[in-house]
Amino acid sequence: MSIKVLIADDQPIVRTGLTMLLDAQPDIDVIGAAADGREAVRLALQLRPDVGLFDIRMPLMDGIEATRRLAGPDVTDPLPIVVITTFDLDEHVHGALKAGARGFLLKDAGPALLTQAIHAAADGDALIAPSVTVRLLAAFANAPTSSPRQPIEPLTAREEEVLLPVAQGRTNNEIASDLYITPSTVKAHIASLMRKLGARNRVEVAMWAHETGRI
Amino acid sequence: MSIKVLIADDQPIVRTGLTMLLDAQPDIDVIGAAADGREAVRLALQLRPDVGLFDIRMPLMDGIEATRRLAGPDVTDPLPIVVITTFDLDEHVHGALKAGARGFLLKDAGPALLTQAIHAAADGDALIAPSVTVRLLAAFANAPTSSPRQPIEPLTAREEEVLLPVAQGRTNNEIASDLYITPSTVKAHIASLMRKLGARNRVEVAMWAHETGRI
DNA sequence: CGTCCTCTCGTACTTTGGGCGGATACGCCG
DNA sequence: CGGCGTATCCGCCCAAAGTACGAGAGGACG
Repeated sequence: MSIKVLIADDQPIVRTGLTMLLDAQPDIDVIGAAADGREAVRLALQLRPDVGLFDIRMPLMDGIEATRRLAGPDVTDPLPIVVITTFDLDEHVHGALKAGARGFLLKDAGPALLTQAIHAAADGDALIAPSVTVRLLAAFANAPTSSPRQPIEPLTAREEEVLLPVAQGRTNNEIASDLYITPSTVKAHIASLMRKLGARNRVEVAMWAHETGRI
Repeated sequence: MSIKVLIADDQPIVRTGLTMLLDAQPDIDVIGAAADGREAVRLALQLRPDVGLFDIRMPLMDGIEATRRLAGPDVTDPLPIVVITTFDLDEHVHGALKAGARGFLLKDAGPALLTQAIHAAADGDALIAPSVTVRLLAAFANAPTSSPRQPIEPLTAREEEVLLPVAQGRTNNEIASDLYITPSTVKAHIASLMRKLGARNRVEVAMWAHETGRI
């Protein structure tokens, strides 16, 4: 059972190249090729491929919008789509991934990476070009790491317990009821939290909880 | 110029297997193998490999801690490290990537993916196993997309102006001074915000601002 | 056993926040 | 022009949050 692939790219040469490259694989079958985004969506619904391989820059409708229509958050039975582009602009990456893409490749990717991305998408997985991944990781690692301010002293277990409801906007009385303690005690814990975090009020405590990924 | 690789895994069989598999590649050279995390760090500093290929589960020091020491945020001249594990637990992924890993593979990965990950790491890029990537993407796509609640009514210009300082933990008096209005007016705007956003207090307003990416 | 820390609670006070009503000004429309 | 809606502004009043003490029960540890 080979994987049925639909290609979408406005350049005929790229379409031919991708088709030949993928058809050379024993278990990949290119069943269609679209020249713009609208045709891609139409063919996808008509031909029911297993995987879509879409360029971003296309006339009428770009690949990201096409991806959103075929794999977006509100689509039932989404089509796994690998987005491929010449320029690895961050906005493209961001847009494609939020549109529901299950892969992101650059056109300088070799045949091996391309076929692996197709296979991954067909298996319900996802593969992203290494040069793009490294930037995603930087964002991933920096965001939580770039919290210059850490608590001077470590938080106690109870303080952690109080931190969450505070960050969710619950009042002291509500928190007290939830934890079976008096509001006085809740205040004491929050005062302790504010001291340790250098916060001036509960909103700053809530922000800290958000920035450090505890919420 | 072949890529010098340092392997770290506590199981001798895995070490042998990885070594043979990688040495079979024309441009990859395994120059060392460690059986635990401490030895991995020591050998890395001594042998100066181009890429590290570390298992997570190891005695004395796990692969994530070793990665942190060799590629963490405060390390100068970090070593590109590919982390490899049998279990793709989310906490492992999270920990490894925050520790600065430039790759994350599962042990069921084929030789092609393995060598590509090594190459990517050596080139300053990063490659993540497709089955792991898909979960990262889910988090990536869901987080901003999962803002189901939008303001019933659009916010006025003044309300937007008040929203930001509120989400930064500033008090009504401070906001009033900044905007050259009285605290009463700030309260009125915030009351309007809370009504539109369905928030019960300013903390929920602040959370909304965060979740919708306005902060 | 004494010490340290956490968690708990109280009391009294000040500051901040939120609810309610009302005023002014501006633009839109018949 | 006169009415209408709304954004912006404000003051008053009470509730909630935060501050500043003090203090007892219990666990961990040397």
